[in-house]
Amino acid sequence: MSTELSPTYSPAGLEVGIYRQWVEAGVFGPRASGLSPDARGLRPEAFVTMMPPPNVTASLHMGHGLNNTLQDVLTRWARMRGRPALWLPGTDHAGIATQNVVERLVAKEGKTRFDLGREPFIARMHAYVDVTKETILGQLRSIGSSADWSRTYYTFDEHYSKAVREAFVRLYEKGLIYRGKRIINWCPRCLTALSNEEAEKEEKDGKLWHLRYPLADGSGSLVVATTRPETMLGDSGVAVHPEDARYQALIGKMVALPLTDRQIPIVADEAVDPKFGSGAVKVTPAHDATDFDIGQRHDLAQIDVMTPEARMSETVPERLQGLDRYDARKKVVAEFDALGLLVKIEDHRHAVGHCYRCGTVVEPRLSDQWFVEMAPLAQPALDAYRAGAVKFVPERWGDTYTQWLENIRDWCISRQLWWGHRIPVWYCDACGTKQASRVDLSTCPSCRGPLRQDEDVLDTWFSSWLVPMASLGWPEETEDLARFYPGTVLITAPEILFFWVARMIMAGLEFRGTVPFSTVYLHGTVRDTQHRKMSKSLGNGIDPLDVIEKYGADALRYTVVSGMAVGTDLILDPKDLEVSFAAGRNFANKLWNAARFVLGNLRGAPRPLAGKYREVIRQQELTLADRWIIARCDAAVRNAADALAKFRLNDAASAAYHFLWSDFADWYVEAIKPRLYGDIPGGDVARAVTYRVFDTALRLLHPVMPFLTEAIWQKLPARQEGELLAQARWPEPDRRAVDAAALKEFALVQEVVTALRQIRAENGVEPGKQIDATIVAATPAMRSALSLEEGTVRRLAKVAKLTVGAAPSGAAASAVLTDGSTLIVPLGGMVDLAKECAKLAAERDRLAGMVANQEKKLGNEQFVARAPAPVIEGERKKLAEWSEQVSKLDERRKALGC
RNA sequence: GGGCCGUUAGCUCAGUUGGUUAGAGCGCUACGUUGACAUCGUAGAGGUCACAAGUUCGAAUCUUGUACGGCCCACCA
Repeated sequence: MSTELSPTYSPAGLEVGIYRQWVEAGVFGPRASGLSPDARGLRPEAFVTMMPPPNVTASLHMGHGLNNTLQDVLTRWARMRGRPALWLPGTDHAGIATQNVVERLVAKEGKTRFDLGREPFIARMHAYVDVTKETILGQLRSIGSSADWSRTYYTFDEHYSKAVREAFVRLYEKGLIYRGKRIINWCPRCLTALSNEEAEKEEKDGKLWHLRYPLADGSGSLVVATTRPETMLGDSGVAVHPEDARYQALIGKMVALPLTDRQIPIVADEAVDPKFGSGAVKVTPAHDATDFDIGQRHDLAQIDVMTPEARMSETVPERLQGLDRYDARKKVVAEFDALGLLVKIEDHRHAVGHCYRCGTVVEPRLSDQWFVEMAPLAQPALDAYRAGAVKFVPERWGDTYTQWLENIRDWCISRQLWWGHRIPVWYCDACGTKQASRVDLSTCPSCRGPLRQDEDVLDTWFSSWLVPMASLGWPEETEDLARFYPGTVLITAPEILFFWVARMIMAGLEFRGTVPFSTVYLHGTVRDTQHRKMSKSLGNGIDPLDVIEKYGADALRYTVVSGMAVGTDLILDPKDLEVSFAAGRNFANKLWNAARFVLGNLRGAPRPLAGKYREVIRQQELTLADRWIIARCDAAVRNAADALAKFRLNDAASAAYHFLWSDFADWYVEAIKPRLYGDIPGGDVARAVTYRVFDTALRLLHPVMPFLTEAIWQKLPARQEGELLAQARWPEPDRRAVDAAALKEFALVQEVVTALRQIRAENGVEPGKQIDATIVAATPAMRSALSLEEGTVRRLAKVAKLTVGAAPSGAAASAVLTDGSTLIVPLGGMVDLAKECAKLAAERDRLAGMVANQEKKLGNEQFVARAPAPVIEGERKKLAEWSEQVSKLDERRKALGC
């Protein structure tokens, strides 16, 4: 390993090498970190988080990038604090999504899955997935994910399948899984049933067709309204509200259903809203959930008018058979029109369900499916939340969670797919028994006849809801399960709150008797500048791999973390990666260069330095700048830890950023250069302090920018062979580092330097020109600051002679400082007296305004009587400070003859 | 239809229990090749905190309403 950093920061090669080091050193497993028990003999509690498993065929997108970065930051933080940290990665076999992918491949060969047959098709899927699975996992590594890959789970591997069967059989035996004929959401493209959650409701502009249905006895007609006219072919009744005066006489009469030769009854049902449309509803029990219920109550026929592909079936008149549902819609409407039965067409906005995998409009359809009865599972999940066993960050998601659980409906878990866990139920055609089983069955236990397994597979989410348990070995009582269940925090996107999070909580409570994690951190969504979700179809995505290649994973991570405040979305511009990721890249580059400087100056430092650096607090030889940077560093440590504990990762990143860039690089490094160069004494102390705070800052920043900090940290002097930052300790706050006086005095140094620079800029002083400066009426703090850091002030502001004392006469530029002292820079003819006077006057007026405001505030009896004492005290101080400045400005103006 | 969230500088956003002159990054302007860094440095411009009313000694912050944007849920066909 070379001892130097390359002159330019190039993340590409560096990151790969660093990642290899971590893997080889086994950093990612849940080590006890060698941390000794605390005073009470307790070992640190394990930190466990489960990765939301990406789909096996997924390729990395910004959503993964965001989600995994956040998980990695928290995992690395926990690890560095000495907690056994386990981040459990995995992949999801993703039923419909994956089957769709492979079906498309097969389609390119001009075939369908049915041409191949079930077994060969599944074999082909396995082969395909074996390859893609590694792709996504490898991509997750490239962003630096420190997950424990040795424990990677796959929701379709052998062990996991056992867990799925166990869960199914247990619920089945408990009577919570049943098979029934219900209206479900059917995707005519994927040819499967979907759960309610998988049918995404989307508001769309549609039409409302008003159709006239003649009475069978010819005594009149009534009008019904529908958004799906083609379903009228399956109507088996018309419903009106029982109290609707308009229809009292019609209840019980028959309607001659147009386009068919059927007669259907008019029934009275409470479900009808008399205020909507005509108040009469066509009832299609096989194609609408409400109609299904009405049909049940009135014993109406269930006529499914469509094929699985949503074409009109043989149940409809021959001329319409085989038509696609939308063609049939047009035709039906046309026929009604031709018959004079089309009353009107209205614009109508309503929600339509779409398949969440292919976007096809789902068809509500009567179908025989498997369901989980959810109410008994939902109640404990509600109770646990209300008892505080699980909390959400941000909290408001708790309401959403509650609302969903309170209105939960049974979960349709069977899918008419081939890719998935086959439903572990066997039927005996001979004796008619059916049985759920944990192991495959071949002969009927009662009649010894041959058995037939259910053809359907389970909803993918029926396997993913077991992640927190199954990934640790459940249903076996493994060591991992005992040690790491329940987990600590789940970090995911709110989109899958119902699909996954709520169901995991239910499963945890049902199968293990406890919630699977105590905190759920729901982060925002990655969107483009128009606030649209990034997606492949919109083409507004950002490829994280592209960003990593251009700017490095650290830059990506920094941008993502610093842009992700709790409860907000992350907006990035896909059209301008430069704008989106510049901050991260610039910071990485800045840190790299600061490190080159630091390392260059620490190199060859005496050995004892490394030991000494820990103790360089409150030593006689410390300069004001030293004390200041130590105190600032300590403050950054406190801020970052506070922020991380509250999931405010952006604040933690910003604490490290500002410390490193503003405090350390801009001020401290500049302040100590003469000492480092040997121009003045104190070099060793400066090096020791630099070592201390730089080391600390690298630790602070490591969870956010792990590669870069690791690479730099390893080059610090006196590092042991094989020592890794990823395993180093997170910095602890140090009471000895707190130094209010140093903070105050160095701030004065900064103020003087800034004021001098400002005067130079305003008066057009050439950059290289040395000037003189005097501070008049310096406060004790100012005197102290100047005497301690005179050299710093002079060097940073290019001041030849810096004096404290009486005002020099003659034309000069000046500034009144916050402590009430006046900075005077004699510039002779360079000063435009009129301009200077105007500047001082403007400044005076501004301050005088503030003073007046302050006097008014303090003169207000109500304020003095009601505001808390510290606030009043603070306001008095401000008043005094500003008044002082005003009078100093007046003096100055008088002196200049303004 | 119900619920939730947002509206702060040209852009993307912080601003945690109401209490300095409302901050950051990017962008912009001027100047600058000072022995880590031009992916940089220095200085600067830029905001009636969406609007209205209210509570309060005091409101970006709390309340109500309005407008606009977004999200989630929903069996008015």
